[in-house]
Amino acid sequence: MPTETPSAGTVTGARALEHPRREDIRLAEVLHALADPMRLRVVRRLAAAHTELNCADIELPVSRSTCTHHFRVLRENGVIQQIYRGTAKMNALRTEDLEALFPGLIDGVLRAAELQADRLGED
Amino acid sequence: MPTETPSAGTVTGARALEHPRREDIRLAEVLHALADPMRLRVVRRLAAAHTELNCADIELPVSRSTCTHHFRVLRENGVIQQIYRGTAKMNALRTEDLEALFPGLIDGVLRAAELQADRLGED
DNA sequence: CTGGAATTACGATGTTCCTCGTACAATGAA
DNA sequence: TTCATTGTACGAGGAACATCGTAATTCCAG
Repeated sequence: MPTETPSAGTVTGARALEHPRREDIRLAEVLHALADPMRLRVVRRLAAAHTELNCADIELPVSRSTCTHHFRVLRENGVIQQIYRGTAKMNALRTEDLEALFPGLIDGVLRAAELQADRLGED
Repeated sequence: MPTETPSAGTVTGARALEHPRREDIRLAEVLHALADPMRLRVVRRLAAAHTELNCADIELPVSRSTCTHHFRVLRENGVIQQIYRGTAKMNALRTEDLEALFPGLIDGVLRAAELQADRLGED
């Protein structure tokens, strides 16, 4: 645990955001990442947007630290990709990777989410 | 908590196995039920069998009580239906309900599981 | 009625998860 | 450099989960 101040050479700003490689993504972990209403909402927003979204663009009724947590779960399980853009951190679905690994899966989940939302009158 | 001996009229053998009604099944809960390797295996076996299966027919590398636990999670989240057949308890996918609620979802998950199994050389 | 086979219930344990609040770090603008 | 914005790290509390072993329940067959 490096409690010491980072050495001058360390570019702490560019923290390495660890993403699993495509071949390391596991179905059970993807499903687990999707099996939470908050995270499902995030994924739906990202899918609807068709672009990267700032964390702040996706309003969640939870605290910011909780928000960070959910985004991390999505990233660590291979569902989204996160990159820094200046002061913000942009999020995007890993559509290509997921489609290559599990064709149709994400679309199926998204469609199911839409249907349920319609049925329950929620968002 | 009825610790007393069941009255004569109570047919304890036919314990009411509680299943959620179709309209109470939630996507996030279904995904959660599927987001476990053991349970995913159960669902794949049931889907491949096209019939009811005894718990004992689905071999899992865990203890019997753990097995019971997983089957219960699947049932309580609306993925399978369980009924007693004499001394055994039969399990079947709730294909109709799931297809009505989330068309294509289960198939998508099953296909994804197949692909991953092929890719990883596992079962 | 007694035994055997199948499964559950119960209790325990250790782990993971969701949530929060507070303090800190990094970037861009004034 | 200072400030505002944005997001992270850390620690903690409470709930849920996965797993087990043992005891109890239920049904069918002698």
